[in-house]
Amino acid sequence: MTDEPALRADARRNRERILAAAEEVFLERGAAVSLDDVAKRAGVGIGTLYRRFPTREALLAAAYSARFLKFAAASRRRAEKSDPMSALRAYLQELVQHTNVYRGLAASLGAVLQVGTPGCLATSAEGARILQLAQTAGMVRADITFDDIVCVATAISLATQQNGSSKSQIAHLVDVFVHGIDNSKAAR
Amino acid sequence: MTDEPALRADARRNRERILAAAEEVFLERGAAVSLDDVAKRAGVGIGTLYRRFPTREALLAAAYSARFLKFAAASRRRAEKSDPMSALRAYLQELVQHTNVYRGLAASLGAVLQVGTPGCLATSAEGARILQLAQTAGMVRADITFDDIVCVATAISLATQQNGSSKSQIAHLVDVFVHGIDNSKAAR
DNA sequence: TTATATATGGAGGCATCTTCCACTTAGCAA
DNA sequence: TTGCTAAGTGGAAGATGCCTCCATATATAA
Repeated sequence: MTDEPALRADARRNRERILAAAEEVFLERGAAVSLDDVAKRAGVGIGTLYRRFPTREALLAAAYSARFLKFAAASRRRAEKSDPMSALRAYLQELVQHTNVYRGLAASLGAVLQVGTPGCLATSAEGARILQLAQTAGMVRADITFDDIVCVATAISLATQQNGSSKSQIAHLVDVFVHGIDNSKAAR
Repeated sequence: MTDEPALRADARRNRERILAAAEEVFLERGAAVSLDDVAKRAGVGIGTLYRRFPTREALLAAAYSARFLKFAAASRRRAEKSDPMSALRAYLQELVQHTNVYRGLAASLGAVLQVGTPGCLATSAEGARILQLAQTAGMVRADITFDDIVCVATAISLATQQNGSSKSQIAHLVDVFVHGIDNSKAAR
């Protein structure tokens, strides 16, 4: 949409510092830490942080962008070697795991994904693409949308974070959902 | 557990005022309003509010208790006239709708349900009961827990509150989940 | 009436968010 | 090189909200 007006060199440097600091701090202490702390860690004034990232979601989305880019690419590669259903299952499972990397991100996953960061865009696009494939192949109910997927990922992420999340529990819940959207009569 | 030590008359009166104020304010402005505002509306000091309700969840749960009691009773009545699967579906759908009555309750639904308010207890018990029935009848996969239900309700509530929630969207998501836990081979 | 356990209000300390603006600086044009 | 200026900066300050604490007030039982 609005193409960026090109940052000054120092501003770009500070932006990177903020992102690196955010990544660290979010990992250590969850997505709800004080933004003052992020600024401090970055060695930058709080005003600078706000100028670059007007909302917490914007910062979260930006910090996540690289991670999400990799995820989307990996998913794409995997999808080429497997049937759409398995690909979708794997996508969902990994989306949850990525969401769980920052404690407390789950509740805002929807909001974060809607920020137009490259990583978020790629992740959404890839998810929609796989879903479409599975539906075209008649493997998944036609009335499922990508928003449904995000909703489910949120749910699973929430659930596994409150208790002591385990990979197997995630797999279990993913399984339930995949079973729910499966279109074949003999599912399970 | 710990039976209440019987409040003094004035304390009981204030407690009621706080609950009434909380109900009003939560309805008007969501579950995240400042507790100071609730106290002000109730014509009571903030200290009094904290003495009676040590956490926001405790207050939410208490304010909700009556509503949840009715819900649980209605659900119970309905369950007698229908098969467990429909009952479960209706339960889940209404749980989401009730959760959406206060904007922003969704995120703490799990925490709220765990507060030992009569309404919360009844709601949990009723949900667990219906689930059990459906499982005993072999209609629902045995590996589903009531926590799974709460988790799904939370997510659906979150998702439908961010966008412009519509009854039909809720119904759709509930449907997907119910289909997912359905145990019959020929589901759908 | 009095003693006392119970209850009260709200000031105060703390954390965080967010805005704003006087000052600084990168980068360009002369 | 030297200004000039638009872009950028830091952090103080004002708001808001959480929660604790305690001097004061009051219900109630004896």
